[in-house]
Amino acid sequence: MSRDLKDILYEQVARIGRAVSSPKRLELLELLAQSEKTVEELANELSVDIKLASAHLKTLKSARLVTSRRAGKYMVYRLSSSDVAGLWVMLREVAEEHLLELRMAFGQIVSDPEHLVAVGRETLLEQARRGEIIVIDVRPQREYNLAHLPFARSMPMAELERRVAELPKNKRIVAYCRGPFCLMSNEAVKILSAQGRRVRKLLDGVSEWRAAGLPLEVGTAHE
Amino acid sequence: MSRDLKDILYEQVARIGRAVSSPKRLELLELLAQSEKTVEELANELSVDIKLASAHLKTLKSARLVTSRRAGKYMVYRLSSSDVAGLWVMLREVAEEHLLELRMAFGQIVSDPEHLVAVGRETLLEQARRGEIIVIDVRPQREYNLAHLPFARSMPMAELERRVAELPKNKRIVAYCRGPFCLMSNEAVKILSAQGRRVRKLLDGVSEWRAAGLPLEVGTAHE
DNA sequence: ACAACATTCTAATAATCATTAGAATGACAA
DNA sequence: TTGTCATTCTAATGATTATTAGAATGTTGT
Repeated sequence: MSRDLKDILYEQVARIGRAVSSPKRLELLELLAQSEKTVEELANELSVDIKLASAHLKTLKSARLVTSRRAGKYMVYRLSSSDVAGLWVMLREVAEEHLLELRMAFGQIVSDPEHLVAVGRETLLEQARRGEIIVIDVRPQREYNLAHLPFARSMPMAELERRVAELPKNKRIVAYCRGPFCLMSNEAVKILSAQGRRVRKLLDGVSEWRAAGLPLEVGTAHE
Repeated sequence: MSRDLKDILYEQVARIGRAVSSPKRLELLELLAQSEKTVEELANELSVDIKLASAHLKTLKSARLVTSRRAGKYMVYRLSSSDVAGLWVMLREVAEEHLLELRMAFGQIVSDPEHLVAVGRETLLEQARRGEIIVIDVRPQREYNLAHLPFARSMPMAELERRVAELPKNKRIVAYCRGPFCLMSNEAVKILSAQGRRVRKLLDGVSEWRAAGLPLEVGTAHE
């Protein structure tokens, strides 16, 4: 019953699936969910050749998941809309839910549960509002400016060690970065712990926060 | 910075992406979202060889999106959890949102907007509750029994023409089936319109309804 | 116009995937 | 047990995809 018509419809959706069937492309989507970036920046983050990054970006573009524009010498890529970030979050959640292998690999990579934030998102938000904890965003400043968790202050990894003194000694600290697969906040926990601070890692990034329907802040507040 | 570890994580998520990168496998997921089915049933619905259906199911199984069990001579497959149906809905929505090609093909296939339900989900639900409209589920009885829209009555395609008289002549009718890509309700609209009924197609199926956070009914009520 | 640079296009190879046919497995029924 | 049926496994084919290198494009600054 109208098989060829159906084939067309499912084939189009499969194009989206094909676009997210490569680890490199997924990593690109996660990076672009933080902020728009040039091909060079993306290639560096992925540790791949610019030519390869460009080829993957072309694939993502043909599936309309990203768009590009020229900015002088550079080519800037961005997600074509925020629901693409939502798709990435959903894929990751389904993978975590269904693939035992992922949960095991994840458990080995992410530091032991003792270093993770234990309370729920709403509780964390309330503690941050009341100033009981200090939430720091260790991503590059530019990504922070575009969107960050409420009450979070920017403290990029590159500056962290130099600026530790800015953080009140008696307060508990929560560090977050680009999401569960991003390891910058692990590094931050290591550095701050070594200085005797009480610090934990939050797995969420802004995409996860947004997907959960929670509010975000923009701009350079809380500096 | 720990590139190989990252590669492992993204590779696992990409397995899910690879599983949903084939039109046949997406169609399988949509069918299984309605109810568990045997390999034979699935192959018939897809109009493909059993061997091919089996191979695709194996791929889905290795990504842990479906599980199988033996029931006598038959092998019965089902989604490993309902969030897999949610993933299918999300993929389709992203595809509709981003792929102009899909929207165009879709526009040609789905009957003109005049035959579509124009009101929102909550409004429709309210109209059904008050009995102002009759909602009919034209999927096979078994799929209806497992989950259906509130106040919907089962009226499988195979029996529709024979049972038209059961439907009150003066009420507006809304027909739905497995979702936007399923064409059974189009056929129902054609048949009922020819009999002079005022009937429209609802694009949603139970997966879309569930993804929207709306309630469903189970069992054989409203018969 | 020219040189320097970022990015894309083209072409080529190796790797992976879809599809099909034939053999093998496991359950049922005589 | 034997035959039948549904399904999976194995092997083989052709069709895509990932990746790399080299040439080509477009932009900036001189």
